[in-house]
Amino acid sequence: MSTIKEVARLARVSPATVSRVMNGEVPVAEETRRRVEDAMKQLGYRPNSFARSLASNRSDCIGLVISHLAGPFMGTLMVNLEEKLRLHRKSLLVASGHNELIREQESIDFLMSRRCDGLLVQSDRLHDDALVALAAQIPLVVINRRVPGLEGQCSYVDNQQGGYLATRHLIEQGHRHIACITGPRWKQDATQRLAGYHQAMEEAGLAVPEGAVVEGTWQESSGREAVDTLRRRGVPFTALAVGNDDMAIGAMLHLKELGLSVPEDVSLVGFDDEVYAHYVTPGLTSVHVPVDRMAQAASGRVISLAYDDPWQGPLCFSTHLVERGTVAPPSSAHVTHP
Amino acid sequence: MSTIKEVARLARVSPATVSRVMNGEVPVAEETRRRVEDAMKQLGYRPNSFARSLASNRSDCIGLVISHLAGPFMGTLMVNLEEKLRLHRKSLLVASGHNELIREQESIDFLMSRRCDGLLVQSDRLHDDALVALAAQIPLVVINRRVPGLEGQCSYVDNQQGGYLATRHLIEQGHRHIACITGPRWKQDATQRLAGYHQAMEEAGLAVPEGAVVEGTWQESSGREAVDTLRRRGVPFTALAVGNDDMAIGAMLHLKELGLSVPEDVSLVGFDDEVYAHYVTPGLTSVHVPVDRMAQAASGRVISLAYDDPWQGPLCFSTHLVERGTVAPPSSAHVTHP
DNA sequence: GTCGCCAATGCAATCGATTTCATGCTCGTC
DNA sequence: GACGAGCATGAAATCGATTGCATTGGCGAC
Repeated sequence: MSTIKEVARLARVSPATVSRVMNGEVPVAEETRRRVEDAMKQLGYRPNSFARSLASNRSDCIGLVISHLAGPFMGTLMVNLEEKLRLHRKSLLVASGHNELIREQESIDFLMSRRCDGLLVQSDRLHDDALVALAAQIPLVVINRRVPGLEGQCSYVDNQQGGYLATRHLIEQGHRHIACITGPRWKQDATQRLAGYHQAMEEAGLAVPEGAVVEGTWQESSGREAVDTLRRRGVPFTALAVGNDDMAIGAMLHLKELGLSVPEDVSLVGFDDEVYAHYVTPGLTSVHVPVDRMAQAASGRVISLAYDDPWQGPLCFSTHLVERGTVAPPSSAHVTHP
Repeated sequence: MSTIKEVARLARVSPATVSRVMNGEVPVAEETRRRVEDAMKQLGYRPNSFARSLASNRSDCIGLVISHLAGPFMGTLMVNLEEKLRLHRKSLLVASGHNELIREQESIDFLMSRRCDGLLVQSDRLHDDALVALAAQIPLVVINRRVPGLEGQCSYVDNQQGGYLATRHLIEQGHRHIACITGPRWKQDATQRLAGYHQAMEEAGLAVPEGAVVEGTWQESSGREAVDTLRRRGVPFTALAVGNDDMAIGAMLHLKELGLSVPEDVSLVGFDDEVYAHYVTPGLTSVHVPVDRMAQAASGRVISLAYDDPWQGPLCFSTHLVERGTVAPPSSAHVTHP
């Protein structure tokens, strides 16, 4: 593998000039530039990224910490992050939190010791304070979460608006008894989706009866259980606003097992608009989350922070409803109760 | 940020000794080691990874090229890769091929110029030759593909065995007219799954009629279309062995739309055992692919190659069948034909 | 013709580690 | 008591780029 010196010798210039040709900031005579470029090509020269980083104190790497790499969205998220970063010739260094706080912290440490130029963090477990502190040390963008004090460095989806949309849709179809299955309360997106539900109910002058909100785990099985819980509690409902698609599908399958039909007896709206939302019959009506745009914004923003590029554009994105087949007007005859 | 020299001064030793303490290969007196470690702690010292890499000519990074980051399995794949690599204190540098040959090549170039210590490549588009050539330049492990001449550096699943398993299961249930929907023929896993189908059919002495094999795109929609194609061709079938779950689900939903029921009229086996395989009703019987073990093996192997660690263990993994509800004995009255 | 300026380029220090070789010290042996 | 072996440590070269400063040469102004 050839070095900058060999290129310099072949092009009959100094290494400094070769460096200037590569980095292109400083003017170089046309003739010289050509000679250097020829020499580089001829030798198949590849700059040594270690030496470059050492001297320039930049790594051209952006670190990504993800709470769980196999989670929903992560594919879409990574595709879009990677694409944008590579456009800027930056590499993506990935570390997973494996769903544990301590491993998320380790991951951040790990990426910091690699001296990434910037960090993208998607985490539910880390404290707001920890993120604010981190942002003081390194260009940071938080993904899918809004951290007070870090406005402008958080790229996220307006989950409350999504919850509102889902619930309002049910109300518009005539439902009055709408229960809600949420994700874990300690997750911001879960509580915000729930807030949207409350907002829509309140706006419509509908009371949310005691026990009409059930906390799930995001998983399909907890959707099933939530249905049982609601029935056990004796909460009447003709519709369910559900925090994500997996739980919605779980609820839906379980309702069928109980002899209730969707949407005739119970209407259902999911959240996330996963690819498999239409695999159930009827297809699941769901709230679409623009993960791609959120990811693009996040990567754009982290680049702007890390390399003082200019930046403009939104960091908060709104959702929209995708109607399929799980919502219909209530047939009053079928108000469900235990 | 403090440097090795500052640590050395504080501990009253030379930088060389600090280096030796860090790397631990060379013996250092107990008392000295303690002083150095105290100094490191006191200064919050973090070795500069650029300088380290420059001097040692190692990056402690493993590159990962993935044909499409949002593809099925990629989540599971990455979780397992990342976990194993981090255990060895290696970083994972990710680049996507975005489903195009040229961008896969670019990705490899990109990671090579970052001087990764090793490369993990999951690609359908790259030629065998290109991979063999690449392996001569850098420690390489190929994921989910068997490359002649690179035995021992390919971690993959026995797709033929999986195809065989699926088809034999249908045969054992009494089916004689089994059609097949495959993935794109230029993908190795697709053709191998198909080979398994042929193997099982032949073994059972069943002929595969002209037109009973339809090529799809892996996508749900192509499963639907394949069903139409089969009917148009007039191929009789009581069962379908399908190349992946998405197409299987597409076929299944479409069969229902056509008024046929699964499994009474048509039995169905998918492949991949995706999480959502049981979201359809009845749940899809499918062939489970041990992606986790394949990923662990791949990362173990690449580490062994890059850092000459010893290595042993299998690189080829077999599948198993997960029975749900889409297979039943054929009801001869319902042999499907156009 | 000389001076000064500017553009282009070279020189050499620097980044922060690793690693080879040399050195000093201790200890056991004869 | 001298010598050699062996261990712990230090000095200094090295990895391959970047970059501040010095130098050169060409050219226009006076």
